[in-house]
Amino acid sequence: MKVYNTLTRSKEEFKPLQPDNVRFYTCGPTVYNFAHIGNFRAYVFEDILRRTLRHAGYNVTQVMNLTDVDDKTIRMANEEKVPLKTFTQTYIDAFFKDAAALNIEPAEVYPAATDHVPEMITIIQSLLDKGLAYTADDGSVYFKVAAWPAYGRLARIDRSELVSGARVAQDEYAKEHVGDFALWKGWDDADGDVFWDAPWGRGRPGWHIECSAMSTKYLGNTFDIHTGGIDNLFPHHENEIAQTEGATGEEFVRYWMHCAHLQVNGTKMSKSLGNFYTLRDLIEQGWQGREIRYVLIGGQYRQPLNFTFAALEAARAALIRVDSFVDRLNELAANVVPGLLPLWAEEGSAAFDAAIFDDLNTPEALAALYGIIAKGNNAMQEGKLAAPEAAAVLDLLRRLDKVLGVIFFGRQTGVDIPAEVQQMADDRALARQNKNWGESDRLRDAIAAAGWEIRDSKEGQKLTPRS
RNA sequence: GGUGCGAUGGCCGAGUGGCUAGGCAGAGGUCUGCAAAACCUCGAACAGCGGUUCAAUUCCGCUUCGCACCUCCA
Repeated sequence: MKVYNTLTRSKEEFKPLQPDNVRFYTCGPTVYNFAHIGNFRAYVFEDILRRTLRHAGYNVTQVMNLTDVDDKTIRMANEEKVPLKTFTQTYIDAFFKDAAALNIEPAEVYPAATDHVPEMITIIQSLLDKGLAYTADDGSVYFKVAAWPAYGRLARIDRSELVSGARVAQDEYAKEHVGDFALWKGWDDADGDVFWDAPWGRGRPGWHIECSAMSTKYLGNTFDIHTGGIDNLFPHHENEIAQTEGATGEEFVRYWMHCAHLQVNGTKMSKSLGNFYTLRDLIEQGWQGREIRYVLIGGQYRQPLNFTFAALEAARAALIRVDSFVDRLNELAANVVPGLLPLWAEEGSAAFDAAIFDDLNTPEALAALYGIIAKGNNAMQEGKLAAPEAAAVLDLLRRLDKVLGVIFFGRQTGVDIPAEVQQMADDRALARQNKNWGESDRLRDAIAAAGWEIRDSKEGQKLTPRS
């Protein structure tokens, strides 16, 4: 398996530190709002990574943090006059619901920042002890970038150029250098009752420190992979490395992986442009989670992805075709014991693995899936697919979908058809026997109105729910 | 201003120094009472301008456009 490592800016063979268990940390949501589809691109990418590692035979230990204390959460909780925990819980719940809708597998641990302040204090104290951090007049603690020569290695940023950073508010901070960043923020009035007591004073953690504390706590001082959106590359991940390696004296992360941003109609998603979508917006519009997931995996994770409604339509049509193939296989395979895979399916499986193990090339992997579908349909058309082979292909699809997570397998004919729909279908069969085509077409429309699709085939009528 | 990424057929999106994915949409055909599905066939692209090369969509340079980061946005 190869992955692109931001640290080296190249694709590398992936080798975990422990041969049978991959430990990785994925930057999770800041819970001050409903996550939008751009956020979910990152989480779906991380899910594909997780599933691919398992596909490769590894056990995984994934940690995803929940950032439940920061400037925004505090400000908005205060505005709504509710305790911080109450405020963030709404969005934590929403996040898990949305993630489930996208068929994102749960991580092993979801640590919340507010539950790990003592661990953060330990790291900060260690940095203070080593002279890598200092306290400021306002009670804040800053990391001293000048004392850490390796700073900038990940983002390839020259410290000396930070001075001219566009967004630096020169006099806003009580720090020695603009490049220095907050490990701890001294308490002020706006924080209200959100504070913790540390040896150097009352306050709250800086943004980056939580990831250092929680990743090392659950994964060890050195672990395999750390992921996030490309925007986290700097300063977040750069700072994480500095403060973590500064405190532990050990290598922090071996592979850094970053996913590119999602665009909407070719431009940045923003509320003012009216192209800002949360997952629930799309679901309310009638789109399925898996259709959205399909669009998100339709591009390689390191490339910018253009999200459009035309792409959602295409996803829907494509998935219906995949489902139809599964239905056909199900009918043919019935309850037969799986036999050997046909050669074309073996080849498709190999092509799939080659693609997904090449830095998670999901578009190529999907192409391999469509290769299998085309060949399989062709074989069935020709009557050349035996039942045990069909069952074997079905098993293969299940394996591939363990990675992709977009195929419906449960949609079999004859399952859970409402009585009135079945009645209409029976009436239609009768009408067809009598060649009463007008009645037949009328009933087909009525069945469609009830949410089902009826198709005529050699074996008779087939009912499928309209997805 | 600095740094980095990108521009592929109607749309979405892989990939490659010569053989050049895939999906959706479209066209024709088979099947069907009609339809749907499926199958067969088809057309269509590598932003622009230079350069390197026997050969460039692929490598290099420039231009244009888009995106990202440059202290808290995945």
